[in-house]
Amino acid sequence: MANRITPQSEDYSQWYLDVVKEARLADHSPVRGSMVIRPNGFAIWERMRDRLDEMFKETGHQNAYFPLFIPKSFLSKEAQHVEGFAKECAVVTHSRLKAVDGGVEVDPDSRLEEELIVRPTSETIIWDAYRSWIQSYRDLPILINQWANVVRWEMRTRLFLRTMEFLWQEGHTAHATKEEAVDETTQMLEVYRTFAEETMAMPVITGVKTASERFAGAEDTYCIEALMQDGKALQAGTSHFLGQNFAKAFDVKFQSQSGELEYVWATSWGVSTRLIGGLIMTHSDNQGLVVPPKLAPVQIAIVPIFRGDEELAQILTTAKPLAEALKKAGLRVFLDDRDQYKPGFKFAEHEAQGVPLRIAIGPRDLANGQVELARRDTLEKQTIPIQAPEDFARSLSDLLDQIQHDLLQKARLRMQQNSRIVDTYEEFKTEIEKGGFLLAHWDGTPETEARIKEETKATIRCIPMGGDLGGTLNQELGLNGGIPNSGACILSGKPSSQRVIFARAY
RNA sequence: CGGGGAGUAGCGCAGUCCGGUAGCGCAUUCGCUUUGGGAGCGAAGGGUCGCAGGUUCAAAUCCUGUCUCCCCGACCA
Repeated sequence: MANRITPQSEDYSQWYLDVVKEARLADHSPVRGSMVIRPNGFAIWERMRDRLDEMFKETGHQNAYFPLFIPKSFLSKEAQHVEGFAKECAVVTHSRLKAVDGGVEVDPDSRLEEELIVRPTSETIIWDAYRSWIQSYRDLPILINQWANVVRWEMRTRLFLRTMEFLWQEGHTAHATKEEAVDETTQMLEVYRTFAEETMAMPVITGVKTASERFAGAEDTYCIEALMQDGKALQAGTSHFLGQNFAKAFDVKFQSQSGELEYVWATSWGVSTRLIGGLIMTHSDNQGLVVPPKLAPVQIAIVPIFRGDEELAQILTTAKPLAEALKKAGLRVFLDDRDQYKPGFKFAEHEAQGVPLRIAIGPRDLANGQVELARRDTLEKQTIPIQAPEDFARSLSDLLDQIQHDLLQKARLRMQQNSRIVDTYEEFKTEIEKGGFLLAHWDGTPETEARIKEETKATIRCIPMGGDLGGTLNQELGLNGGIPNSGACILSGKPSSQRVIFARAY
């Protein structure tokens, strides 16, 4: 039995690519750095999208859609913003091609008067629209989200983790007061944390980015940071407090209750298809993808084992009512009666694709009044007696909940075991090689941060605010309502009010 | 942009040094046998060898140019 997936221990990067390929999540496309998201991958994204969309609506947001193209001049209106994105923009310069002996070339006569930028993010085009939407405090807040694709001309790419074009959502809100905008920023951060943990079973640390890691144009960038199996950190979502920067750049003012003209306060927040990369590197193993039940396109695969049509028909008399009852109970089921593949092939395929539960039913089982039940996350198999389909549905539904819960616990434990306190720079340099989150004191200066990055490739992932790293660490960081301990910077020895989280990151 | 690797059947590759009928494995199609962990045998289909020039009786192979992808760094969700 040839395993087509490179073991994690041999080459984690290759393992990742193999899982993406074997689970048929995505392919490389002919264009460098962009990918084809295949039905298996897109089905996971759809489930993520649906749940997030629900959460956005629950918090009062509406969806809208803004254009793909942004006039070049818009990008330059916010100084920090243009500086951050200028180097990675796709630019549309011409509007047509013309045929030349057997091929086509860009028609030089079609040059655009003002070049168009393919959106790397939509703050500018949206704030241009908001100017005409907002006159009075009564027009606020504006709470809008859009589902879109964006393009960032990246140097190096990896499927899902960094592609030149990616799918995401971007929320853009406008508020009358600073306080309200800050509340919105942290509220959406909390939405992301909840989604990551409850739906993806991916534990995260919430926190604030340092100035050098901040979104271009933001006053503060909040983030959720996850820890992957190989010890590298992944920024999984960001929520920005934009202050009045974009309102000033696009001249968006409103008349307050007292009649004054004031600039509007803004936030933006987003998560992308990168989350799928995070999902893979949180749960999966050498057999392939592991998907938490809430996101699994197929939650239960039923594999009949049979010789010939007659035996298949006999097994289907048990398998079909079971599949129907499971579907009726709201579970996503695939009755895999394909006859061109042997059971072993199907087992391997469902495992590679991360189907959480598998039920195998053969003549031997029917004779004994049982079925074989296999859990994808633990790879455990057990035989269980055949029950009434409705009872089956109930117990399998419970088991799926259990798996969802166990995956989060397992991932949280891993994050906790790979998070540790370091107090000296020597120790830091040794420990960073082992991966994980390092909790260290920092003097708050960009110079120290830059030097540590240069010497160790570690960045400050965030100044932590929330999350669960376990008793001692929680206490040290003041997570969950406590007060963080102060100390001295590992590099400069200067005073530090609290530890920050360092890691090497994707 | 610097360093490395690679473009030959849907996928993975050999052949290139030393020019001479375009091959192998997997996949696909058909038939028979199979079916409790990636089935076996037999047959069949599928290629302008990344592209453009050049040398030659003859180019996947030699020469020149060019494009693209992947991996490692600098940049980043």
